Amino acid sequence: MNSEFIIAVHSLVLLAHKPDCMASSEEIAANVCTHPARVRKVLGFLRKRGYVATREGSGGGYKLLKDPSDMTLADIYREMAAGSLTPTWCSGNPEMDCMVGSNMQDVMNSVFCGAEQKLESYFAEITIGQMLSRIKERQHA
Amino acid sequence: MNSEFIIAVHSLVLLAHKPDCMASSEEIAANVCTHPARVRKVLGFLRKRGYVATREGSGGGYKLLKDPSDMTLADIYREMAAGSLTPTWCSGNPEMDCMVGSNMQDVMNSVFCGAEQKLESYFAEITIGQMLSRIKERQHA
DNA sequence: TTCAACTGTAACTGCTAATATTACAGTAAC
DNA sequence: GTTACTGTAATATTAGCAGTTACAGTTGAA
Repeated sequence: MNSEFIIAVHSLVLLAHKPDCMASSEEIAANVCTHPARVRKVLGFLRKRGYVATREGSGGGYKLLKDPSDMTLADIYREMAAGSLTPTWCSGNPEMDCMVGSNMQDVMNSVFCGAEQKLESYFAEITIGQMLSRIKERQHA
Repeated sequence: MNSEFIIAVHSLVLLAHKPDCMASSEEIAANVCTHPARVRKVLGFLRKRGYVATREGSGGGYKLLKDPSDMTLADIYREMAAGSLTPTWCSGNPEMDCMVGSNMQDVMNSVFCGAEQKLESYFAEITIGQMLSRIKERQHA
């Protein structure tokens, strides 16, 4: 899985944990353990999609716009990492003079499309709010 | 997805297509579009797991041992690519003094374990024989 | 009105993982 | 014993990705 998906989910969970709070890319990056520029890139993208609001300038940062229980991992997956299951590498060649070799790419592709759908429907059942709940449970355990 | 998974599946489908036929690593590699040494590595592994028989020396090569309808993609996935969904990169840090940052790795991990199970159960419903059937359908379409 | 603290982006570096390739010892058929 | 294979390890090469730097633009406050 794509690391931008993880950065996005982690950032949203963090923002859900401190509602109404602005968090700067530096704070978030320290929590996620990555570079602030990566956080800005990911959250800048989520801003365009309406998940967060940003404020530039002094005292600025990022803030949740949506309800944590209205954001699923499937939404984030589609935004940040769609198609990441399907391999870049592929075998066979449609020009080939062999039934197996020439059709394998298409068949393999349909297999991975199906897998992608299964994955999305699994992610669709997990919200950012639930992620936060799971973290709280683990904390108190 | 791991390319060795694809090489394994493609090779098995190819062998299923020509039963009782020995195919050399060179023939298979030409069909898969990769290097013979990679095919030997992958099929050598499948030999140890009982999927194929190999014969060294002149006229040697690889041959299917199992019934194509008895081999599922889940079997191959577990052998060749288990855990490939779970990202190597991970956010947060258990040592951190923040509930979210310190528990995120575990929670994220449990999410991906679940995803992996969904993926395996999907692959469990697709056999090598079915892959071959799909290829034949596509050929005649 | 200037300074300080931010975001937005693009460009670049460096690392790591994955694929390709080479090489050669071992083995079997003819 | 020669040819055609597998088995396997070592090495090169490539591509993708995370990390980093840099700087222009924006905002709030002294």
